[in-house]
Amino acid sequence: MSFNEKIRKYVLKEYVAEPDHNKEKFFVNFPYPYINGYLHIGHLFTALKADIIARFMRLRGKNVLLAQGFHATGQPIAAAAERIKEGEPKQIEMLKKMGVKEIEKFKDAKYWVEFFSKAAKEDLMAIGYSADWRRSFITTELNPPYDAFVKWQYNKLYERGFIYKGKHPVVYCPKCKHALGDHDRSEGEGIVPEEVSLIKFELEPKVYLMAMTFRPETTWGVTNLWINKEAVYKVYKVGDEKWILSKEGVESLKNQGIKGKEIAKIKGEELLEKEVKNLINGKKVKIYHGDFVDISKGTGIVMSVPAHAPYDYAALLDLKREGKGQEIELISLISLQGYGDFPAKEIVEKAGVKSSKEKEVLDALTKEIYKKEFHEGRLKSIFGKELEGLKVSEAKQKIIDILERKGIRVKYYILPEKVVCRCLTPAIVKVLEDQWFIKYSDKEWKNKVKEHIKEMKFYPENLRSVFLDAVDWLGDWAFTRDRGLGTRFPKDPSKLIESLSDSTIYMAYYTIAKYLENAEKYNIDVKKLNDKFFDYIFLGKGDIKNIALELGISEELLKEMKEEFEYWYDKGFEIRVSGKDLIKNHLTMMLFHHLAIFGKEKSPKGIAVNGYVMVEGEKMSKSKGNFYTIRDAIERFGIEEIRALAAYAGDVGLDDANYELSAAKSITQRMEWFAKVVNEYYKKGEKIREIRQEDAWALKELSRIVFKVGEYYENLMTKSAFQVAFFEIHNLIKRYLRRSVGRVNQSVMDELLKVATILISPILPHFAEYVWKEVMKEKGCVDDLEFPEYEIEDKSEIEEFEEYLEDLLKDIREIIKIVKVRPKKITIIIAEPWKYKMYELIKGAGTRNIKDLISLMKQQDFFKGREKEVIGLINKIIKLKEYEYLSKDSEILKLYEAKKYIEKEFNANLEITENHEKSNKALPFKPAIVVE
RNA sequence: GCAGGGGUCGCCAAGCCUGGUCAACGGCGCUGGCCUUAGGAGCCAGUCCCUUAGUGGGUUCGUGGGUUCAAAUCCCACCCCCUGCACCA
Repeated sequence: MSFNEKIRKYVLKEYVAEPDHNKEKFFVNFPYPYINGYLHIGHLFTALKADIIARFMRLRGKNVLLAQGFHATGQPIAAAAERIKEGEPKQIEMLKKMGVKEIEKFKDAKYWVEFFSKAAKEDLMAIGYSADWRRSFITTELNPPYDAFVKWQYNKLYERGFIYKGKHPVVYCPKCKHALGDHDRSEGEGIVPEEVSLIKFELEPKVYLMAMTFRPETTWGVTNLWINKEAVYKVYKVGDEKWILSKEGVESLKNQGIKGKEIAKIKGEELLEKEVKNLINGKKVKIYHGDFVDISKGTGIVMSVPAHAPYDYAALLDLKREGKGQEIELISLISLQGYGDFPAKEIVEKAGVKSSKEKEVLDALTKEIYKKEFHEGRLKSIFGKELEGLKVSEAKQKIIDILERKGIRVKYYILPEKVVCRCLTPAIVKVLEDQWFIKYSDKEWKNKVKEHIKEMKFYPENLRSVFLDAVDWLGDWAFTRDRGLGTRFPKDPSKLIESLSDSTIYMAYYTIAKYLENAEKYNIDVKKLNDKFFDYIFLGKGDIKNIALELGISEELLKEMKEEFEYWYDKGFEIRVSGKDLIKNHLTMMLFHHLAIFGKEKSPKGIAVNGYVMVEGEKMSKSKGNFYTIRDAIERFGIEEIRALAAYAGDVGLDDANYELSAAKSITQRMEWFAKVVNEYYKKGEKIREIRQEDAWALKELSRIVFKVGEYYENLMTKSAFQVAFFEIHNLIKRYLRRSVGRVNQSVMDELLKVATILISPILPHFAEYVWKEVMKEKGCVDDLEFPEYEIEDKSEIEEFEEYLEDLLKDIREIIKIVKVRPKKITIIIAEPWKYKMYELIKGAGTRNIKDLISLMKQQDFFKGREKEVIGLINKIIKLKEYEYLSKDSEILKLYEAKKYIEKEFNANLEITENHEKSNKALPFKPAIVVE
């Protein structure tokens, strides 16, 4: 049986969490993973942060609640099931690769959820995730009590005025008739609708040409309009106004919810050289043809601002060449350092562009000028006092407001790049009319969240400011969807609550999931669960008698549930551990919702965040071959190895973590080594009464390690904890073994081994359990022990001497290297007393100034007769290590005690002397060394 | 573009907040020695450059400046990389 199989047998106990008022509670959780496949080692990395602190806190005597649900809300599972139904080969292949049989069953989304939630639970159990599994659950309508819980939450938010209905632009497939997420697209990933402006130019009263622009500020500098004379324009009647724009433009307006009627067509030609009025300043400008006007984009009507737009200036050159547009004069709007009044003119001339047909150059110039003017340009006086001097970037919103107030501007969305649906239909922008929002923009709400953040604990601390930023940044959230799995929004049951929005306060659900997820056992009819129930449990509202009667749940049970919630959720949960990708959405939303529903008293106490997970320095991906599910990883590396690698992959924090799979082997070897040492030495050392230098030192080192490891665990710094609780402590044990030269002090060694076992148990619980029971033959579980506590003593002679000894050994090795012989005899020559006197004097002198030190030495008895030597030594002694407690006497005494050790290290005889021909080389606490 | 994070001795990676004890923890890899029939494992030592019967010197922590007696660590500028930007869980 391999070592791994041996320790794997040590199945750990079941971790049930029950309220216990004699113990302090500790509630830690990890976001429920989305279960459209097996969990992978990225999930594991974060999950183990939770498991490790849970285990640590148990050792610290806390009553720990760790529970785990699974997430099925949203589209991926529903869409995947749909694709299986359609027989899509890719999707079927994916399932096959996962080793799944009975593909047929996966036509049903429900089966996906059942199958993978079960698998996820198995995997977490296998890896030793110490959750109370009675509290596990899945989301969506598939789980009625959870469904009722989410509905309750949204009713509360609605009642409290945090929900409203509004419009929302989305990328949309006109054929499939739904919004396109990234996964629904065959082209144009990451593209979102961009808001631009349509500016009205008056042809006749109530008849307008609708020019599209990215730069509304240039409205002030329009010299003419460009249209395409070949194109056919439409007249779209909106209210009592008639808007002239391209056919495509009209289509877009319809999709964007601007209702009207197409009443006529106009050929581009017919508009040529007509005059329109610029409504911002009353100026009349003419309409001209521009070759570059692309009818398929925008409205087919473009404002001409030749002073600031390279295209417009180039087109103006074309126009003038034809003898037209002589009346046009450039209007300067923006001052830009390094340019004159007309940046576009300058840059076009400099580039040698002669015509608007030179598309590529003009595109580049446009981009350049736009960028510069937007960020550095300042508005000139033409904009009036209110705006003058502002940067364009600062003024943009104000300008939009002014234009809207005057009724000149219409909000319009475009796609900055082409987006194509999976069905190969080009996407459009659609403004959804009946979209529900959560009002995260609410100032008062934001402030409450920010106040709370100031009092929370963050792991690591620098997250606090990140969260404060996130709260400021978060805007209103469209939380309803038409497709997928989830809970229906009670106020509009045709809509589903999307996945981030149904995950905000479910940690509270864990506290009573024990009952609701085992309803038969408690005789609860989950279909009857309603808002009154949750109001009572979570908010203490309502009349318990009536509720008991209505739901058919006994008053006692209701009280018990409520108490359980109150116990675990007292002052909120202690820690939620998550990946950093959830900071700006899920975690921040979680805080908002807690403050809104439960209030400050029951809002989260702590948040821990970790970075992205890499494997062997690369992003984990199936195509790179470094993708491991938890079950693969267990098979391949072993349970404890993969736990160790996960813990060692990184500390909590924003830095990315990295699995170093190549280290797995050495972890196995270390575990085997440790088991071997325990077997050899545990309770088998020599019973030595006195505490020798090496014993005292080892114990001091041990207490230092215990302290550090405790700190690390407490702060979820699993990497650092593992390094110390595994590698460092092993090195200590190794050194102690050598240092004590065959005379191991049993009480010391037993302590070292026992503590090492306990310290590593949160990370390697199976291994610790194996060592404890099987190798040490101890009773009980490691879990039930206490995390050791030591008094931290100040530094003393003990450590100083060990440092000294290590330096000495290093120096001896150095000499041996130089001499290139195998030494038979090593002589250590201690410096003469007067040198020690010098050392003490210099140490206490409070100065390092050579002149001062020389005059100090001149006053000493020993100075006479060795003047040169003393002065020469000052420089050397200054550079020596400063020992605070070590004295010459104890140096010699302890050296004699360590004689055997040194002799063994070098396999040579050792002599310690104060009289030797080479004693001139000896320095205080840095003896001369002679090897022969 | 905006926001956040980061660039450390072959690789991974500590340290930077709270300047000195930092040539810079630790792991991996590599080299040599011990052990072993051999390999593996284990153990020990080494792993920026130079020098040495002596325990020393030099040059390093993206680049360039600055502050300081003293900087990987503080300040400024620049270069490069990664991530998020909302309907995606």
